[in-house]
Amino acid sequence: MNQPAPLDAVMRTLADPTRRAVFERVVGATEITVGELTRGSGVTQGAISQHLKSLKQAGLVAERPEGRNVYYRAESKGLAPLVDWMSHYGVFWRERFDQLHALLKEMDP
Amino acid sequence: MNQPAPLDAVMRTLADPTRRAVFERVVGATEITVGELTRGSGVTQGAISQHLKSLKQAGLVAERPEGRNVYYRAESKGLAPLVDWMSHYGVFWRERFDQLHALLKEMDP
DNA sequence: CCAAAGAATTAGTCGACACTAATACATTAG
DNA sequence: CTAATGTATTAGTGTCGACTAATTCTTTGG
Repeated sequence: MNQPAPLDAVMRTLADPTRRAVFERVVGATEITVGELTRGSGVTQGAISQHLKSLKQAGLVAERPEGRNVYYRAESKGLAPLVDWMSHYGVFWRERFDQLHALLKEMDP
Repeated sequence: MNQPAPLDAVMRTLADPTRRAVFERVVGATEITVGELTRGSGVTQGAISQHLKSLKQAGLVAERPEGRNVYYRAESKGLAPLVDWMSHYGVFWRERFDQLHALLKEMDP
């Protein structure tokens, strides 16, 4: 009766503006460290770490530790639950999403 | 520096599972009353009214009062901010969303 | 006209969570 | 080795919001 639960995590995680901004910066960069993300974020390094933890648990980002730095990158399929949900409840976009999905299935082996 | 604000409202509104479920039921039905939505929702009529208020303010639903009933329906362009955001930050889906956007522009006069 | 039904609003409660400050842990530089 | 740097974690605080119970308002049925 419910969606996979992943959707819940994705929605809840992206609902917070600060955390969404972090995600957007991660997406914008190929790879980015916690320190860089902290700069100009307006919040503490600890807060950024916590947000990254949430994003990771939601499957939206992945990490690559290197020395004393940790590089974060966007998880390519992280938004899939959201895409799936929109394909079901997108109203107005639904038929078009369905067409898109069919199209993507062909394009993606 | 920020996204249109509407995105914030849409995200925050759809983040709550109960409210999202309400939205899904509204989408599923052509039109539906508060009473029907309350039935089987697990929460009070007052709570449903509050959720509908949020959904309305986020531009996700519209109302049509008729007698002592109020019929709610999905607002077709309500999810547009979310679609736009995903077209920017959808990673992996981005190119495909861009194609979709171009496609929609043609289809929609 | 009165009672009942449908919906919105209010005040109040409780839990979730975003944040800070402080600390702990690991790694690199000198 | 020692100090400094980068990140994660912890406890504690304050705010926000989801919910209920109760009330109000409107409309309809008898």
